[in-house]
Amino acid sequence: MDREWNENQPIYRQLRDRVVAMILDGVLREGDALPSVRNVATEYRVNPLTVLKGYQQLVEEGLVESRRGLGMFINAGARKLLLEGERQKFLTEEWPRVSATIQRLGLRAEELLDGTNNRKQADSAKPKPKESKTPESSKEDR
Amino acid sequence: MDREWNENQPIYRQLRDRVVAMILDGVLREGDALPSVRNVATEYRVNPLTVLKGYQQLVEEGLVESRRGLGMFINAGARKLLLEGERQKFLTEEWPRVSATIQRLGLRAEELLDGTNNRKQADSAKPKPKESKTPESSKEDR
DNA sequence: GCTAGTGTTATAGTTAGCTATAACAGGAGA
DNA sequence: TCTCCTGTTATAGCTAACTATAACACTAGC
Repeated sequence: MDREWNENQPIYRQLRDRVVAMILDGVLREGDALPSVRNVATEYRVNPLTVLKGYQQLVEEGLVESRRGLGMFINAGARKLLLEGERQKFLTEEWPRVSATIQRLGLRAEELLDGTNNRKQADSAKPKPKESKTPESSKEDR
Repeated sequence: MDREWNENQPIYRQLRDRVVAMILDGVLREGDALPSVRNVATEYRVNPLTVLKGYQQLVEEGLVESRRGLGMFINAGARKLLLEGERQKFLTEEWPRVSATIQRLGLRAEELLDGTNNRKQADSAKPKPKESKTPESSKEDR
Protein backbone atom coordinates (compact mmCIF):
# COMPACT_ATOMS: atom_id res chain seq x y z
CA MET A 1 0.00 0.00 0.00
CA ASP A 2 0.91 3.55 -0.56
CA ARG A 3 2.56 5.39 2.27
CA GLU A 4 1.49 8.83 1.15
CA TRP A 5 -1.44 10.97 1.94
CA ASN A 6 -3.69 13.19 -0.02
CA GLU A 7 -3.59 16.61 1.55
CA ASN A 8 -7.16 17.30 0.55
CA GLN A 9 -8.60 14.97 3.09
CA PRO A 10 -7.88 14.09 6.71
CA ILE A 11 -5.70 11.05 7.17
CA TYR A 12 -8.20 9.23 9.31
CA ARG A 13 -10.75 9.38 6.54
CA GLN A 14 -8.26 8.20 3.99
CA LEU A 15 -7.46 5.30 6.24
CA ARG A 16 -11.12 4.48 6.46
CA ASP A 17 -11.38 4.65 2.70
CA ARG A 18 -8.44 2.34 2.18
CA VAL A 19 -9.93 -0.30 4.41
CA VAL A 20 -13.22 0.06 2.59
CA ALA A 21 -11.43 -0.39 -0.70
CA MET A 22 -9.72 -3.50 0.61
CA ILE A 23 -13.03 -4.96 1.66
CA LEU A 24 -14.65 -4.20 -1.67
CA ASP A 25 -11.67 -5.62 -3.51
CA GLY A 26 -11.79 -8.76 -1.45
CA VAL A 27 -8.36 -8.23 0.03
CA LEU A 28 -10.00 -8.26 3.42
CA ARG A 29 -12.88 -10.63 3.94
CA GLU A 30 -15.63 -10.80 6.50
CA GLY A 31 -14.31 -12.22 9.75
CA ASP A 32 -10.78 -11.11 8.99
CA ALA A 33 -8.89 -8.88 11.38
CA LEU A 34 -7.82 -5.46 10.28
CA PRO A 35 -4.11 -4.70 10.46
CA SER A 36 -3.52 -3.66 14.04
CA VAL A 37 -3.69 -0.04 15.07
CA ARG A 38 -0.10 -0.07 16.22
CA ASN A 39 1.22 -1.78 13.12
CA VAL A 40 -0.48 0.61 10.80
CA ALA A 41 0.67 3.54 12.90
CA THR A 42 4.32 2.58 12.71
CA GLU A 43 4.25 1.39 9.11
CA TYR A 44 2.57 4.52 7.86
CA ARG A 45 4.37 6.70 10.34
CA VAL A 46 1.19 8.11 11.70
CA ASN A 47 -0.03 8.56 15.22
CA PRO A 48 -1.90 5.58 16.69
CA LEU A 49 -4.75 7.86 17.65
CA THR A 50 -5.21 8.83 14.04
CA VAL A 51 -5.44 5.21 12.99
CA LEU A 52 -7.85 4.50 15.78
CA LYS A 53 -10.02 7.35 14.66
CA GLY A 54 -10.15 5.96 11.15
CA TYR A 55 -11.03 2.52 12.42
CA GLN A 56 -13.70 3.86 14.69
CA GLN A 57 -15.43 5.37 11.72
CA LEU A 58 -15.80 1.83 10.47
CA VAL A 59 -17.15 0.68 13.81
CA GLU A 60 -19.73 3.43 13.76
CA GLU A 61 -20.75 2.38 10.27
CA GLY A 62 -21.34 -1.15 11.55
CA LEU A 63 -18.68 -2.58 9.27
CA VAL A 64 -16.20 -3.58 11.89
CA GLU A 65 -16.26 -4.82 15.44
CA SER A 66 -13.60 -4.20 18.00
CA ARG A 67 -12.50 -6.84 20.50
CA ARG A 68 -10.23 -5.45 23.11
CA GLY A 69 -7.06 -7.43 23.43
CA LEU A 70 -7.71 -9.18 20.12
CA GLY A 71 -8.15 -6.73 17.31
CA MET A 72 -10.75 -5.24 14.99
CA PHE A 73 -12.76 -7.65 12.88
CA ILE A 74 -14.82 -7.24 9.78
CA ASN A 75 -18.48 -7.95 10.40
CA ALA A 76 -20.57 -10.38 8.44
CA GLY A 77 -22.49 -8.52 5.76
CA ALA A 78 -19.97 -5.73 5.62
CA ARG A 79 -19.31 -6.10 1.93
CA LYS A 80 -22.93 -5.99 0.92
CA LEU A 81 -23.57 -3.04 3.17
CA LEU A 82 -20.65 -1.25 1.63
CA LEU A 83 -21.52 -1.98 -1.92
CA GLU A 84 -24.88 -0.35 -1.46
CA GLY A 85 -23.85 2.50 0.75
CA GLU A 86 -20.78 3.50 -1.19
CA ARG A 87 -22.62 3.36 -4.46
CA GLN A 88 -25.28 5.60 -3.15
CA LYS A 89 -22.72 8.01 -1.80
CA PHE A 90 -20.70 8.02 -4.98
CA LEU A 91 -23.65 8.58 -7.25
CA THR A 92 -25.20 11.37 -5.25
CA GLU A 93 -22.21 13.12 -3.75
CA GLU A 94 -19.22 12.54 -5.98
CA TRP A 95 -20.21 11.73 -9.52
CA PRO A 96 -22.32 14.83 -10.17
CA ARG A 97 -19.39 17.04 -9.26
CA VAL A 98 -16.93 14.97 -11.28
CA SER A 99 -19.24 14.81 -14.22
CA ALA A 100 -19.65 18.58 -14.20
CA THR A 101 -15.90 19.00 -14.13
CA ILE A 102 -15.47 16.67 -17.06
CA GLN A 103 -17.91 18.65 -19.11
CA ARG A 104 -16.41 21.93 -18.08
CA LEU A 105 -12.98 20.82 -19.19
CA GLY A 106 -14.32 19.70 -22.53
CA LEU A 107 -13.36 16.11 -21.85
CA ARG A 108 -15.46 13.22 -23.03
CA ALA A 109 -16.98 11.15 -20.27
CA GLU A 110 -17.36 8.19 -22.62
CA GLU A 111 -13.67 8.06 -23.40
CA LEU A 112 -12.69 8.29 -19.80
CA LEU A 113 -15.12 5.58 -18.82
CA ASP A 114 -13.89 3.42 -21.66
CA GLY A 115 -10.50 3.48 -20.09
CA THR A 116 -12.07 2.58 -16.80
CA ASN A 117 -14.02 -0.42 -17.92
CA ASN A 118 -11.75 -1.98 -20.49
CA ARG A 119 -8.40 -1.91 -18.78
CA LYS A 120 -7.44 -3.50 -15.56
CA GLN A 121 -4.71 -0.97 -15.06
CA ALA A 122 -5.47 2.70 -14.59
CA ASP A 123 -2.83 3.98 -16.96
CA SER A 124 -4.96 6.98 -17.67
CA ALA A 125 -2.31 9.32 -16.37
CA LYS A 126 -1.33 10.60 -19.78
CA PRO A 127 -3.70 13.01 -21.43
CA LYS A 128 -1.99 12.66 -24.79
CA PRO A 129 0.60 15.41 -25.24
CA LYS A 130 -0.71 16.35 -28.69
CA GLU A 131 -2.92 19.25 -27.74
CA SER A 132 -2.80 21.41 -30.82
CA LYS A 133 -6.45 20.84 -31.64
CA THR A 134 -8.39 19.82 -28.60
CA PRO A 135 -11.99 18.69 -28.51
CA GLU A 136 -13.22 21.66 -26.46
CA SER A 137 -13.15 23.88 -29.50
CA SER A 138 -16.91 24.11 -29.16
CA LYS A 139 -16.42 26.05 -25.99
CA GLU A 140 -13.34 27.94 -27.00
CA ASP A 141 -15.25 30.62 -28.83
CA ARG A 142 -17.05 32.40 -26.06
CA MET B 1 -24.91 30.04 -6.90
CA ASP B 2 -25.16 27.60 -4.13
CA ARG B 3 -24.79 28.92 -0.64
CA GLU B 4 -23.63 25.66 0.85
CA TRP B 5 -20.24 24.21 1.45
CA ASN B 6 -18.76 20.82 1.10
CA GLU B 7 -17.29 19.85 4.41
CA ASN B 8 -14.57 17.82 2.75
CA GLN B 9 -12.68 20.82 1.56
CA PRO B 10 -11.79 24.21 2.99
CA ILE B 11 -14.14 26.99 2.02
CA TYR B 12 -11.44 29.14 0.49
CA ARG B 13 -10.53 26.37 -1.95
CA GLN B 14 -14.15 25.83 -2.84
CA LEU B 15 -14.45 29.52 -3.52
CA ARG B 16 -11.44 29.33 -5.76
CA ASP B 17 -12.97 26.38 -7.57
CA ARG B 18 -16.25 28.16 -8.09
CA VAL B 19 -14.56 31.12 -9.69
CA VAL B 20 -12.55 28.77 -11.88
CA ALA B 21 -15.76 27.07 -12.92
CA MET B 22 -17.30 30.41 -13.77
CA ILE B 23 -14.35 31.32 -15.92
CA LEU B 24 -14.41 27.99 -17.73
CA ASP B 25 -18.15 28.25 -18.22
CA GLY B 26 -17.80 31.73 -19.62
CA VAL B 27 -19.87 33.33 -16.88
CA LEU B 28 -16.87 35.44 -16.06
CA ARG B 29 -14.73 36.63 -18.95
CA GLU B 30 -11.25 37.94 -19.16
CA GLY B 31 -11.12 41.55 -18.02
CA ASP B 32 -14.21 41.15 -15.86
CA ALA B 33 -14.12 41.98 -12.19
CA LEU B 34 -14.76 39.26 -9.68
CA PRO B 35 -17.63 39.80 -7.29
CA SER B 36 -16.18 41.92 -4.51
CA VAL B 37 -14.70 40.33 -1.43
CA ARG B 38 -17.19 42.05 0.81
CA ASN B 39 -20.19 41.18 -1.32
CA VAL B 40 -19.30 37.54 -1.49
CA ALA B 41 -18.60 37.49 2.22
CA THR B 42 -22.01 38.83 3.14
CA GLU B 43 -23.93 36.95 0.50
CA TYR B 44 -22.36 33.61 1.40
CA ARG B 45 -22.22 34.48 5.08
CA VAL B 46 -18.54 33.84 5.27
CA ASN B 47 -15.71 35.86 6.70
CA PRO B 48 -14.14 38.39 4.31
CA LEU B 49 -10.73 36.96 5.11
CA THR B 50 -11.83 33.58 3.89
CA VAL B 51 -12.99 35.04 0.60
CA LEU B 52 -9.77 36.97 0.27
CA LYS B 53 -7.79 33.81 0.80
CA GLY B 54 -9.70 32.09 -1.95
CA TYR B 55 -9.16 35.00 -4.30
CA GLN B 56 -5.49 35.18 -3.50
CA GLN B 57 -5.08 31.62 -4.65
CA LEU B 58 -6.20 32.85 -8.03
CA VAL B 59 -3.74 35.71 -7.92
CA GLU B 60 -0.91 33.31 -7.15
CA GLU B 61 -1.97 31.17 -10.09
CA GLY B 62 -1.70 34.19 -12.35
CA LEU B 63 -5.37 34.06 -13.23
CA VAL B 64 -6.45 37.21 -11.54
CA GLU B 65 -4.97 40.59 -10.79
CA SER B 66 -5.84 42.71 -7.84
CA ARG B 67 -6.18 46.50 -8.07
CA ARG B 68 -6.51 48.10 -4.73
CA GLY B 69 -9.52 50.32 -4.48
CA LEU B 70 -10.97 48.86 -7.65
CA GLY B 71 -11.39 45.14 -7.43
CA MET B 72 -9.97 41.86 -8.67
CA PHE B 73 -9.85 41.35 -12.42
CA ILE B 74 -9.49 38.31 -14.58
CA ASN B 75 -6.29 38.33 -16.55
CA ALA B 76 -6.02 37.90 -20.27
CA GLY B 77 -5.23 34.33 -21.11
CA ALA B 78 -6.77 33.06 -17.90
CA ARG B 79 -9.17 30.74 -19.64
CA LYS B 80 -6.58 29.06 -21.77
CA LEU B 81 -4.26 28.67 -18.83
CA LEU B 82 -7.05 27.11 -16.86
CA LEU B 83 -8.17 24.70 -19.51
CA GLU B 84 -4.73 23.23 -19.73
CA GLY B 85 -3.85 23.29 -16.07
CA GLU B 86 -7.13 22.00 -14.77
CA ARG B 87 -7.22 19.22 -17.31
CA GLN B 88 -3.81 18.08 -16.35
CA LYS B 89 -4.72 18.22 -12.70
CA PHE B 90 -7.95 16.39 -13.20
CA LEU B 91 -6.51 13.61 -15.29
CA THR B 92 -3.53 12.93 -13.10
CA GLU B 93 -4.86 13.66 -9.64
CA GLU B 94 -8.57 13.13 -9.64
CA TRP B 95 -9.67 10.80 -12.37
CA PRO B 96 -7.49 7.81 -11.46
CA ARG B 97 -9.02 7.76 -8.00
CA VAL B 98 -12.54 8.18 -9.34
CA SER B 99 -11.98 5.56 -11.99
CA ALA B 100 -10.76 3.09 -9.41
CA THR B 101 -13.83 3.77 -7.31
CA ILE B 102 -16.13 3.18 -10.25
CA GLN B 103 -14.53 -0.17 -10.93
CA ARG B 104 -14.60 -1.13 -7.32
CA LEU B 105 -18.29 -0.39 -7.05
CA GLY B 106 -19.03 -2.29 -10.22
CA LEU B 107 -20.71 0.69 -11.81
CA ARG B 108 -21.14 0.80 -15.54
CA ALA B 109 -20.67 3.57 -18.02
CA GLU B 110 -24.32 3.59 -19.08
CA GLU B 111 -25.62 4.24 -15.61
CA LEU B 112 -23.23 7.09 -15.12
CA LEU B 113 -23.74 8.69 -18.50
CA ASP B 114 -27.52 8.51 -18.19
CA GLY B 115 -27.77 10.95 -15.37
CA THR B 116 -25.15 13.16 -16.91
CA ASN B 117 -26.31 13.80 -20.42
CA ASN B 118 -30.00 13.17 -20.55
CA ARG B 119 -31.27 14.72 -17.37
CA LYS B 120 -30.54 18.05 -15.87
CA GLN B 121 -31.38 16.77 -12.43
CA ALA B 122 -29.19 14.31 -10.62
CA ASP B 123 -31.94 11.93 -9.64
CA SER B 124 -29.43 9.16 -9.90
CA ALA B 125 -29.79 8.35 -6.22
CA LYS B 126 -31.12 4.87 -6.86
CA PRO B 127 -28.59 2.33 -8.05
CA LYS B 128 -31.32 -0.11 -9.02
CA PRO B 129 -32.42 -2.18 -6.03
CA LYS B 130 -32.33 -5.40 -8.04
CA GLU B 131 -29.02 -6.70 -6.87
CA SER B 132 -29.50 -10.41 -7.21
CA LYS B 133 -27.01 -10.56 -10.04
CA THR B 134 -24.83 -7.53 -10.04
CA PRO B 135 -22.15 -6.73 -12.61
CA GLU B 136 -19.36 -7.11 -10.09
CA SER B 137 -20.06 -10.81 -9.86
CA SER B 138 -16.64 -11.29 -11.34
CA LYS B 139 -15.29 -10.04 -8.08
CA GLU B 140 -17.88 -11.62 -5.87
CA ASP B 141 -16.12 -14.97 -5.83
CA ARG B 142 -12.85 -14.19 -4.18
C1' DG C 1 -13.04 67.18 0.38
C1' DC C 2 -16.45 63.83 1.18
C1' DT C 3 -18.52 59.44 0.45
C1' DA C 4 -18.97 54.95 -0.90
C1' DG C 5 -17.11 51.44 -2.97
C1' DT C 6 -12.83 48.55 -3.55
C1' DG C 7 -8.56 45.38 -1.47
C1' DT C 8 -5.59 44.61 2.78
C1' DT C 9 -3.77 44.16 7.43
C1' DA C 10 -4.02 43.53 12.51
C1' DT C 11 -5.70 41.13 16.76
C1' DA C 12 -7.58 37.59 18.87
C1' DG C 13 -10.44 33.61 19.75
C1' DT C 14 -12.50 28.70 18.38
C1' DT C 15 -12.34 24.20 16.37
C1' DA C 16 -10.60 20.10 13.87
C1' DG C 17 -6.83 17.35 12.79
C1' DC C 18 -2.54 15.54 14.00
C1' DT C 19 1.28 14.78 16.96
C1' DA C 20 4.26 12.74 21.07
C1' DT C 21 4.30 10.29 25.17
C1' DA C 22 2.53 7.51 28.55
C1' DA C 23 -0.40 4.69 30.85
C1' DC C 24 -4.42 1.54 31.27
C1' DA C 25 -7.06 -2.92 29.99
C1' DG C 26 -7.66 -7.37 28.11
C1' DG C 27 -6.48 -11.97 25.49
C1' DA C 28 -3.11 -15.77 24.14
C1' DG C 29 0.74 -18.62 24.51
C1' DA C 30 5.19 -20.17 26.73
C1' DT D 1 3.22 -15.75 35.92
C1' DC D 2 5.51 -13.49 32.41
C1' DT D 3 5.63 -11.68 27.93
C1' DC D 4 3.79 -9.99 23.84
C1' DC D 5 0.31 -8.91 21.24
C1' DT D 6 -4.23 -6.46 20.95
C1' DG D 7 -7.57 -1.89 21.66
C1' DT D 8 -8.27 2.45 24.59
C1' DT D 9 -7.75 6.60 27.37
C1' DA D 10 -5.32 10.70 29.23
C1' DT D 11 -2.39 14.97 28.73
C1' DA D 12 -0.66 18.33 26.31
C1' DG D 13 1.02 20.92 22.36
C1' DC D 14 1.04 22.40 17.30
C1' DT D 15 -1.02 24.05 12.94
C1' DA D 16 -4.59 25.14 9.55
C1' DA D 17 -9.05 26.85 8.84
C1' DC D 18 -12.48 29.87 10.12
C1' DT D 19 -14.52 33.47 12.73
C1' DA D 20 -15.55 38.54 14.60
C1' DT D 21 -14.22 43.13 14.75
C1' DA D 22 -11.74 46.92 13.49
C1' DA D 23 -8.78 49.72 11.15
C1' DC D 24 -5.90 51.07 7.13
C1' DA D 25 -5.11 52.18 2.00
C1' DC D 26 -6.68 53.30 -2.37
C1' DT D 27 -10.01 54.90 -6.38
C1' DA D 28 -13.95 57.02 -8.54
C1' DG D 29 -17.73 60.12 -8.56
C1' DC D 30 -20.12 63.81 -6.53
